[in-house]
Amino acid sequence: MHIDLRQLRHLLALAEHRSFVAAAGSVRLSQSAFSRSIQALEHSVGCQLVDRASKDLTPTRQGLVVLEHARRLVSGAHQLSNEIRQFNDLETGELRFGHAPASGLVTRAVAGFVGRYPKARVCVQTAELGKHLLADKLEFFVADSRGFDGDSAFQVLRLKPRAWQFFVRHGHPLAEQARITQEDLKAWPLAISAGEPSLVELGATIECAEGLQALVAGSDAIGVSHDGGGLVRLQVSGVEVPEARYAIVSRARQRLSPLAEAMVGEILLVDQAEDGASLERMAV
DNA sequence: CTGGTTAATCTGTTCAAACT
DNA sequence: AGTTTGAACAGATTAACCAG
Repeated sequence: MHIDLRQLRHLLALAEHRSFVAAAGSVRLSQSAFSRSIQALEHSVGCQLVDRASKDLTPTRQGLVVLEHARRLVSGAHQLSNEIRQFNDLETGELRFGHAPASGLVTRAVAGFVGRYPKARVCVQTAELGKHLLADKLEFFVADSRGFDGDSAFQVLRLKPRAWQFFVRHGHPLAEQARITQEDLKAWPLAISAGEPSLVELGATIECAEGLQALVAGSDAIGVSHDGGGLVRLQVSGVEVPEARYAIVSRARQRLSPLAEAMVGEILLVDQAEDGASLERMAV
């Protein structure tokens, strides 16, 4: 049985486009050559992979199996070539990783990373991190480790716990108040970053996928963040302020590429540098 | 061992016919 | 009408062979 990656890419294109013509176009082949490539693959595996009688060219049961392997092999080949390119020239590879929107330390780490590798291509994801990691679309992500701790599919490298703080815009009625109570907090809309498990109990009325600081700066909402930027930090008393337990999460038993290792190094560096006191200074 | 020649194979194209 | 398949052909690559 001889199977080559080119044929597997063609099968993936066919599964995606559900048309020989469209799939052939997507891989820049004539439809005839594309059809023969699929035939050659079917001949190699000794069975039909696509049900041509069905209008939408559904994969056969064997086709589904081949597609599953094809995705892994094609993705693995892409990773291999990317990794080798990174070894040969660390500056021109591609890095795909993710982070929770509120994990501000990643933004600072990326700033350091792009200074060191200005030609590296960096793709950052902020949603459905676990799913994308397991689908090989990310090398790692930074997020609250709850939900990943103890799961054998993931490798979790803990970062320092990070305290959440409350912020409002300048000129907000609470901005001049010396002490804020739980009752004060309840009187205003509360905005948090989406997907932060440590903030669920606060009962926020607004969840932002991104742009939390801009929202707080332009409204009367109270924002919960690690870093208020130019906002006014509230001195809250009598309220249990939760902590985020961020971690670097990667696939178990899988080595990171050199660029991913470099980025993890930057993140750890920022994490080490930002102790509680410095966070305090940044927030005020 | 190296370089040139030749045949076989692979992968692509266009075109036409058949199928739904 | 749109799509699939097969035939004929072209160009590139590979393998085998041979001479120097």
